[in-house]
Amino acid sequence: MNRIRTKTRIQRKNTEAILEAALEVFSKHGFRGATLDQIAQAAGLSKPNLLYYFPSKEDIHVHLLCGLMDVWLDPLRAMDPEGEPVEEIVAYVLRKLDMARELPRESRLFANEIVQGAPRILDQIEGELSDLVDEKAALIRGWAEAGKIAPLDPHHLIFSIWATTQHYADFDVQVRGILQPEGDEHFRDAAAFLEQLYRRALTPAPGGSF
Amino acid sequence: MNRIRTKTRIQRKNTEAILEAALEVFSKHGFRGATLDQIAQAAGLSKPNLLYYFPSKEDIHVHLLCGLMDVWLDPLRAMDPEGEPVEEIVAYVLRKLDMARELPRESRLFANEIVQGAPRILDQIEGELSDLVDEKAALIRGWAEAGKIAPLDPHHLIFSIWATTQHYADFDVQVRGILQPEGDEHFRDAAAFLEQLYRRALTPAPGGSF
DNA sequence: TTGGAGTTTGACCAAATGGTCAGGATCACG
DNA sequence: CGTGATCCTGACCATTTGGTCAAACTCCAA
Repeated sequence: MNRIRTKTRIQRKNTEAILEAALEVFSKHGFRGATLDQIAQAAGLSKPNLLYYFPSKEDIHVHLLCGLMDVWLDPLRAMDPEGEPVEEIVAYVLRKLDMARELPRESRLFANEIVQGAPRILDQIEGELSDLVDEKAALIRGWAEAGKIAPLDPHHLIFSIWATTQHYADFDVQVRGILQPEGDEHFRDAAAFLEQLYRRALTPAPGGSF
Repeated sequence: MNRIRTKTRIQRKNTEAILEAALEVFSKHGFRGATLDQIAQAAGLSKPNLLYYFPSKEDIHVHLLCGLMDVWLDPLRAMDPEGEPVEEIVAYVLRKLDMARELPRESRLFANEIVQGAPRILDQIEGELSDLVDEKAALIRGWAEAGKIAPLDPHHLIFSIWATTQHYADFDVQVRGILQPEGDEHFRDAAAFLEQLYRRALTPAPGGSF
């Protein structure tokens, strides 16, 4: 009879379907552009039924964003202080690019939110995100000071990695409009390009860096 | 009595006010998120009066987007085949970054549109934009083949420049949430970083490139 | 099988929103 | 000044949309 924390089979199935549908719709149309009817239909539920599981449209949106933040930052967390600096950073770039290919909807969900001022997740940006970035920036700065990588501003380095990789998800239409790829082949070229870009920029000048 | 093409003083003033207001509102809330009332109020007009000048909300939006495309691509057009390759590309990066600082609303207007699939400007992306990019990509490829710059995929190089520079406009909230700048100082650091990044990546290895 | 918790729905509501319209105010020019 | 073109507005409309609710239906354990 322990009702609290117990989720029935139906509950689990439906909340999952709703979040999946909402991700699809929100990432495509933005918060304001998405409608509950669209989400309900995509989830195979009626609108009132959808609102039986989530109290409001905003609630679904916030739920998605928060749940995503963790996944989104995992690759950055995985950057290993003990690893080989250039390789660690290049690996981070490539993992981020993989995520842009495999989770473009998640990327666009964030992009939509942030372009419009991140009204619903500003706290988390100034909180945990900021902390993690500062921590990793310190790590990168250390590597630079040790001469393991070229001396580049670590914060802006991280921004550039986010920008270049997420670009392939967020600006997918533009990229495809220009490259006219059949499928996802262009991600191979993108990976090769980004690896070269960062490897060349980060590898410290051999010999006299001082 | 030549009525065609003649715009009265009032017409000019009001259409200008409307477009300015619409840029402000659309860039902040996206197409669907913006309301005619908001735009009308920001322009200091009544809603019916606004609709006296533009037949519909969509019409204003398209008008803005099209008018912007030219300005937006000017820096790329300005890349000079006769110039010093690395300097030309670095100059392009810095001009784009300046635009991100000075015209963030324009950048976000585009970002909003493209993230959501560019339903209203897909033609132009696959048309003039694509052509211009291909032209400049060929130029860059030429430079690379001549050994003037490192051999990097020119299309992806251009994408990376768009991504890294526009990031400071489109993801402004995130950047500020992390760097906590007083004003726009961080753009100086961004400029320095991007200049180093691209200079290091593009400068061909001295001596044996073959 | 039966009772209660959990689930679903049709009908409905209030607010917001894009857009219309008839008529009034204002401007520019002869 | 007068007159036609331009400009502006309040009132109004249809639709969309987030959300509610009472009633009905389903599931499952006792």
